[in-house]
Amino acid sequence: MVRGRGHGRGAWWQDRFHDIGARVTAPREVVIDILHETNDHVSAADVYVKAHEINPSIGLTTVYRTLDMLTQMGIVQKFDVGDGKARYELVNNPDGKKHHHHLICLGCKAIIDYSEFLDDELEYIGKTQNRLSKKYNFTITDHAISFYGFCERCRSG
Amino acid sequence: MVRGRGHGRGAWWQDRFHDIGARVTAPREVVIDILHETNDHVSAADVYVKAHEINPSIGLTTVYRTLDMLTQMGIVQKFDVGDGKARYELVNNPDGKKHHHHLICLGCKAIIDYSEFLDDELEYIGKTQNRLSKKYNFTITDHAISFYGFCERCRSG
DNA sequence: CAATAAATGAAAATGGTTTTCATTATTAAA
DNA sequence: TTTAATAATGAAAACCATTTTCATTTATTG
Ligand SMILES: [Mn+2]
Ligand SMILES: [Mn+2]
Ligand SMILES: [Zn+2]
Ligand SMILES: [Zn+2]
Repeated sequence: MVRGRGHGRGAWWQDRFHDIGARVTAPREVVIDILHETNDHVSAADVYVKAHEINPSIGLTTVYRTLDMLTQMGIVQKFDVGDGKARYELVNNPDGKKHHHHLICLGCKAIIDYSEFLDDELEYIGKTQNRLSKKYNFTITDHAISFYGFCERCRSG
Repeated sequence: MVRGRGHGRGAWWQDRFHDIGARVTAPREVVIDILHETNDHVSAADVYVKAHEINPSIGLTTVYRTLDMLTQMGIVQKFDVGDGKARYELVNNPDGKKHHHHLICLGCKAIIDYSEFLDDELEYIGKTQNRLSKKYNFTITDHAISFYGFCERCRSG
C-alpha cells in the first residue's frame, strides 16, 4: 500500500487512482463528490444531472466511464433492480457504506439498505461459500443477498 | 389440442393459463417447450432462435411477451447477470428446477446452479427474513443469493 | 359457423449504454 | 516552467435489448 501521498480530506481515492496510473481529473472529482453526498442508489442519469449542475461541461459519457472505472476498482457497487437502468453506490471505502444488502420493492423499485444480523450472515455465507468453492472449483470473490417484496406504500395497491 | 384439466403430459401450464383467462396458443406452447428442453439460463434472443427453427412465423415480440407473462405468473424466473440482457429459466413447477441459487462467473458470465445446503439456507434466510420484515415493515415474497467470482477456466486469464 | 376479444408479428420507436473521433487537459520529463 | 506524450473528455452517432403500435390472425365460446 502506497503511503505518504494521500493527505487532506478526500485524498484516499486519488491515491487509488495514482496506484493504477489513472489521472485525477475535475469530472472524476465531481462524480465521486456526488456519490459521497448521496445516500441513495443512483442511476448514471441521476449522477449526470447533479454533475451538470455543478459543471455543465461534464458529459454523460464521462459519467458512465467514471462509474465503470470505480466499479472496476471496487469503490462503487453496480447493480440492477429490474427497471432497465443500472444503479450505483459507494461501498467499502473510508467514506462509503459498509457491507450490506438490499430489500427491493417490486412495486415502486425502492431500495432499502440493511446491515443488521451480519454475524448470522457471516456464519451462513462463510460456511456455504467454502463448501461451494470446493465443490464447483469456483473462486468466490463476492456475494449478494436480495429480498424482494412490497414496501408499506405498495402493499395496498 | 384441448385436454381435460390436469390430465395428460404438459397440461399443467395450460391449466395455469386457463385460470387467469389467458389463451393457449401455438407460440406459447413452443416457448414453454423450449424452456423445458434446456437446462440453461437463456436470453429472449436464445429462445427466439430456437422458436424460429421450430416455427419461423413466431416473432421475437411474442417471445418477449410470453416470457414476461410466465415471469408474472411465477413459472419463470427472470434475472440479470450484468451483460445487458435478461436471462430466464423455468422454476418452481412440476417440470422445472427446484429452488436454487447461482454462482456467476465475472469472466465468462457462466451461471452455475446450486441447490445444496438448503437446510442451512432455510434457517438463515427464514430467521433474517422474519427480522427484516418486522423492522422495515416490508412484506418479503422472495429472495436471491448470488456468489460472484471466477470459474476454473477464467481463473488463469 | 359466427361473433368477439385476445394474441400475434412486422416495423418503428424507445431508451440506456457504448463507440467514435477530434479536441482538451493531466502528468512526468526536460 | 515549458514541453512532449498520451490519457481523458464531450458531442454526436451508433448500438442493441426491449417496448409500442397497429393491422391482421386466431382461440374461444355459444
Ligand atoms: Mn445499498
Ligand atoms: Mn438457475
Ligand atoms: Zn414500494
Ligand atoms: Zn468463467
